Amino acid sequence: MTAVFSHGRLRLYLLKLLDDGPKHGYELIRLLEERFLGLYAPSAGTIYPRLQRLETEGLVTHTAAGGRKVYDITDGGRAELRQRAGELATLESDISASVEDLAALAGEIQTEVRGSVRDLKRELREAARQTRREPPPVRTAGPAVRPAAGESPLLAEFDQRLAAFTVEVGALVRAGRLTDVQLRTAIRVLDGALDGLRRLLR
DNA sequence: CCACGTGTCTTGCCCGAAAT
DNA sequence: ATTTCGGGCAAGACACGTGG
Repeated sequence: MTAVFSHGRLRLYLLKLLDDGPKHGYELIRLLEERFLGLYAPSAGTIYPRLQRLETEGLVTHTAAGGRKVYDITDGGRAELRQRAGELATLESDISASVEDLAALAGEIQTEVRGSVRDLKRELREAARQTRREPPPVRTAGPAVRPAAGESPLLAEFDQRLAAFTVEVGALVRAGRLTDVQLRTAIRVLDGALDGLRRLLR
């Protein structure tokens, strides 16, 4: 997996966040998640070792408050921030760019999913029209299947389920709960399912 | 001497699981 | 919710050998 932050940049960004005010570890995780619009959130196993390291280097200090460690930047930490101000500015613009890229990718996938669902609905409507034009062949045995009058309730159910699924996927994408690999896999599975349905409807 | 390639070591990002 | 632990992985740093 490619690291979101390259060498030494996470610690720089943590110093920047702490320069805005004292924060505990979990709060820093949430702030990073917000900064990346929910598309990336470092795990606790990433943040706490970094904070410990910064503390042993004297760049941050902590005070225990209510069962949690509240970290604050030291003068040494501020000195490093000043020293690396240029690098921090580059980092900020890099983060903005990558957030835009990730958001665009999520949007594309959402559009793609919506498009596939729209195609399926159109094909289902077309299939329903065909069914109404061409009554089913007379069966020689078994009960006769009577076509539903007007809009088929089954079609409505299809419609409802597909719409619900679109909403579900959209929510997961916005919450950053789906990885790129998962989304691409989902799209492939959806394409396969659509192909299967098309064959069934022919 | 210098440029280049290669191998090894170090550093840092990152995660999941488990404990508190 | 918060912290710790153990480990994988990639990039950077460095030393060393080789050929021109």
